[in-house]
Amino acid sequence: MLHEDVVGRIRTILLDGEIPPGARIPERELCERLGISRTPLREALKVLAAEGLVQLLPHRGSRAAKLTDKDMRDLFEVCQGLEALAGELACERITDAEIDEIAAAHAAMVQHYRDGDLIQYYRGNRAIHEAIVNAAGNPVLAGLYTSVTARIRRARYVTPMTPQRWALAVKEHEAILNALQRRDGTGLSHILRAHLRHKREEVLQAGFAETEGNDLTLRIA
Amino acid sequence: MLHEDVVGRIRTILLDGEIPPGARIPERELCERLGISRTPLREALKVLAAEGLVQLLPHRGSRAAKLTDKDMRDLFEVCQGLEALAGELACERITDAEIDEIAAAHAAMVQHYRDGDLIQYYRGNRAIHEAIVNAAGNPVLAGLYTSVTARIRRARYVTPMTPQRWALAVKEHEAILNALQRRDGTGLSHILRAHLRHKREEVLQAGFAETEGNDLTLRIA
DNA sequence: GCGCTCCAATTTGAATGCAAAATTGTAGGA
DNA sequence: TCCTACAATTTTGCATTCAAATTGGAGCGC
Repeated sequence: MLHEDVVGRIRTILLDGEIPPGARIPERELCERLGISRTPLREALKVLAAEGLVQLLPHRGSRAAKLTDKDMRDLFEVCQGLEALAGELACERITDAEIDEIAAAHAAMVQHYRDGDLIQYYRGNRAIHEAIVNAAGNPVLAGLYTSVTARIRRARYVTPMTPQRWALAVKEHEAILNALQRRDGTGLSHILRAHLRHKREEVLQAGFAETEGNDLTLRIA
Repeated sequence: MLHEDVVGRIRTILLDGEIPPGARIPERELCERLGISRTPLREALKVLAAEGLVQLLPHRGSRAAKLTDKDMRDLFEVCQGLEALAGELACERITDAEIDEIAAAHAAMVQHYRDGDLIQYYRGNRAIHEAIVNAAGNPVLAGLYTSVTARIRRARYVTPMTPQRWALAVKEHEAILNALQRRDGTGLSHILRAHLRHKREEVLQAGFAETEGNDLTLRIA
């Protein structure tokens, strides 16, 4: 197994909440499970610690990072900035074909909205945001975006929505697609920021910080 | 020696160009020099690889990352976005005392400009940019900024300047301080972007990508 | 009965050793 | 003379081993 794979598998375990935020990461157990020894596992944990997904306590082991309200706010704030930048750049560089793909993804997402399928809606939603970021044609930006969104994914894509908020989100996505089709970078950037600001408010108002005993996965249902 | 120290020391070695971009990183040699064994060194290298400072080639060792023109452009682009965001947030959150500190740093920097001391000018310049980012009160943002700027530091703060460009940069910094004092977030964000865009143009026009045999350190003089 | 101290056991962090892969140097042939 | 194939050497990546630090608990004193 390659080093990057080890990092990826542990990342998945953490993002799935299999090891809940704040919980100790059992080195020996993970080693057995992944079929590797402690050396490569520890290398991966250090990398994930640098990413902010793991917290390292000297001589006391590693824990899955737990996000406070402040952390969540900070991450959303940065995410807004990154998406806004991506939106501007995307409008300059995106191809017509890519716009069409995003339009198709948007239509599919709206259908999931009409079906009331939140899970599929979120999946499509995420794909659109990622497509915009990728259309910016800046791998550095895309990398940071991936890293930042990974940390808030559970809060962002697991929050239940009220009908009003959901309707607003869909409306905002109409505007996003529209700005993209008009290649209105400034406009897109503003809409994306508002869109994310609303999302952040939802998440924070719902008290979705990863505090003790707040199992996000349960709330999907 | 603590893990983080190992990472920091290697980072310094790389940023100082002691191991030039593209060069192989001699594991054994570095181990002796730092007085550690290969295990912690390799852990540090993996972290630095995740940061983008080191390139890891499976079964072929690690090299100091070499930036192409495209990499440089991408990094500057992201840096612009981060500073613009930081500027906006800073205007909302900065204290009067912090503004005074930045004003003092600005005055000192202008004096270095008058003295024609580029090294000291760059040092003060960097301190101001960092102070603005810190005033944003967002550790996540500050962390990303540190990581991104580290990668372009050599190009950003080693480029020689023409008198015209230098004068323009100082003028822009006047505007930056002014916007900050007026707490004009939007204005500051625009100035910062323009300021960095100009810097990026300087760097790229000077052909400062880290291509073969382009020893940036020599150009300080 | 409660709390402190000291010791054992577990766990972390680092060094060493070993197998696999890549690089290099060399010899043989065209 | 140059290219190719092969072997020796070096280097990487990982497992194991060892020392140091922490945690938990038993025993002792208050």
